[in-house]
Amino acid sequence: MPRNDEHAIGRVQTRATVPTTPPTLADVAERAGVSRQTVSNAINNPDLLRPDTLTRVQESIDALGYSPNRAARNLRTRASHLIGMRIGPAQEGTANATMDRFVHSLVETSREAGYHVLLFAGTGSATDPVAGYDDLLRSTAVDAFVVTDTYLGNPQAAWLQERRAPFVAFGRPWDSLQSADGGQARHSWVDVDGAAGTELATRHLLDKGHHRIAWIGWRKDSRIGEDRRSGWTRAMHERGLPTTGLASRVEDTIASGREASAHLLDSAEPSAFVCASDTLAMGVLHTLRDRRMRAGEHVAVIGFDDSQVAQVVPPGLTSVRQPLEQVAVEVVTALEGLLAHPPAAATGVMLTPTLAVRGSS
Amino acid sequence: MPRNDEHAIGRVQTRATVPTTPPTLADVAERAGVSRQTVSNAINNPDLLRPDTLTRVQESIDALGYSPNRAARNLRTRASHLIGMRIGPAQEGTANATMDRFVHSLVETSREAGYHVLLFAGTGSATDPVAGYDDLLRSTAVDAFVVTDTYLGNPQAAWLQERRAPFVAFGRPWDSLQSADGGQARHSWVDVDGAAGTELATRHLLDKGHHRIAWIGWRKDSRIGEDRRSGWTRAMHERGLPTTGLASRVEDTIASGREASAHLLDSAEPSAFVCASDTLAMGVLHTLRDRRMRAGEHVAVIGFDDSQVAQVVPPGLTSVRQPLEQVAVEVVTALEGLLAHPPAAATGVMLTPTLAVRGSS
DNA sequence: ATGAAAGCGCTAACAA
DNA sequence: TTGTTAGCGCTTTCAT
Repeated sequence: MPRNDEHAIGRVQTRATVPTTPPTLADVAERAGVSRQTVSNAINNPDLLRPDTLTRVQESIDALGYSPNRAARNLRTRASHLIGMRIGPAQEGTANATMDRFVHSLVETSREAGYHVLLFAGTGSATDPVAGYDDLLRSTAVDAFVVTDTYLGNPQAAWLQERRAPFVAFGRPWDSLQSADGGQARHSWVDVDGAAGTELATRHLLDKGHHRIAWIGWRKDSRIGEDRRSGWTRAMHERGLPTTGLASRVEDTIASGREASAHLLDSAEPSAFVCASDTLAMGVLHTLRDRRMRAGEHVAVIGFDDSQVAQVVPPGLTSVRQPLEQVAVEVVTALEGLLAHPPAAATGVMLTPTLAVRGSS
Repeated sequence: MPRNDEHAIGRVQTRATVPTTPPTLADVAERAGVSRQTVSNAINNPDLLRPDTLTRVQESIDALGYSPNRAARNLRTRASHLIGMRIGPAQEGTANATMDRFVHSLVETSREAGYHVLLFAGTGSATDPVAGYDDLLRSTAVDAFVVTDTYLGNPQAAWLQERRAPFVAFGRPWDSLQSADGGQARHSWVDVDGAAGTELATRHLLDKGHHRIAWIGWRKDSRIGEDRRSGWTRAMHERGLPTTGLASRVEDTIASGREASAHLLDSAEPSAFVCASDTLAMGVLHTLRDRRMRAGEHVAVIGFDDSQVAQVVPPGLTSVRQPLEQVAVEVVTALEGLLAHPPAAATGVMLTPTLAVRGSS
């Protein structure tokens, strides 16, 4: 057993606090006077051991500060306990921070399920949008992916599905995917009901006595944008109020929100705005400032995402808040299902947002 | 060779697009008619192969879509090519998003160096602050750490150093660490010169004609806070201006910034504020709004961090911007040094922030 | 320039 | 209940 020799040395080094290779299963086994397999069982199937053996092994594990080598375990079990998530460059100049908040939640939730989160970058969207995924998948570096950027035409979901790669999407499958395999090959997803959010926001304004409530949203090709818009329409029509002339569809930038709100203010004299994003809502605040009007007094404004910006800007921006902590929990639950033996069926979960009411409304 | 049998099956499955185990080195070797070792060399030491052999192997690799199994490689090379970084819960109600922006940069920079970023959570600060690190270290799950929360009394750095764990700190070692080993055992770090940033901010205001410039910073026990404050003091004294009665040291919250600015406005009538954070600066904006004063017209305000909040709030908050992309580059460079054979000496890099000038000044 | 042998540290089968 | 054997897929000697 050459291992034993190395061993003795290893332990001496430890005592001398010199950097050394960490203890292995064999070290623990030898110290406890059992076989390596027994130590393995002590860790993975403690029920199989006799209580006193377990105690003895435990003691050795603690004494040596043993922790199973991840690489070896991964190799053997064909699992990495890593969840891959692609993260794009930070969007400066906007109020979009949903992904960051989600990452935080995901990391914490994953830990409880025994997973870590591996972040990777796209190679710059210039090239193939699937870059990064492919490599991690083929090298079996991650067990599954969390796909977040479903808001684009995102080919990731389709691509991953085709490869039979385990993944959960944050964002419902809007299009082709559903029918691809006769509605059967659906993947798991978790999403937040955007329409319910804007409906909540609009009703809140209606209850405050507003009648002319304008909408500033994204361009028509955005499914999410149209969804959010429908909540506003629904709430307005529900009270028999017209929406014509009160809506604007623009890009998701401060400047666009600013212009759109200026136009609407001139053309339709709304007393309130519901926006598809906090970014657009901030554009409205810019316009109000330009005109020396005060949000929450002259005109009410509601954003979407409850970003930090909404939380700290005076006088506080009322905003639709996505329950990201819950989303993370559902995502991890779905992931555990996918990775179970046998894998659970794909699930779709829709969560309802809340309204964070602040000074702007 | 049972492997070969599995093989044939493996390839058939591939053709039928049934989920199968990915190809291995052996598969590529067989297809190319060479030994496994040659394939390994083709990947890791292409120079050793004869050009035509290399081409043949390459062709097989491409055809099979082969990518080396990470676990196996990690086990063999005792390296994971993973960088661990602990991420705390998102700080809601503040404008602090430095860490998020940094994570983005780090992920992208790491990729270029062949590393991925593994995110992990503290088990809730209630318990030991070193939680998470220990486990990842002993299980050899990561090659190195990036430690970011140096702003507290952070025991992480000392702890990691004691364990001889490779890590780079974002944040200079403020205290004990330097002298611990006779100044010798210093770890690598990268930091941004906060004092230079506030000095830049203060000078900018002085140049605009302001004389009574107030400071709102953090409590005295914050080294970073005192450092940033010193930039303000320096710039003021440089022009022979007094600072007494113009400073306030509070907690890093909107409410504190709001109160502090209200008091200062009453007691010292400053015409401008320099703040230790965007959060505090937003507090000032709240006070201005309360008093129907306009930032950038009646009173100038400058924050620190160039958060999204600063970028989108009307009329734009002038703010000191940390060059996080550069920080990430330096961190990764230091990391590569640490992980090289032989490891390079620990380095300290200080970067200079810039001033993002907006409507508030 | 290429191949053969060994082993990284672990766990799944099976044997005792 | 515990131990033995084998091998996950790769790379590092060392031969050839």
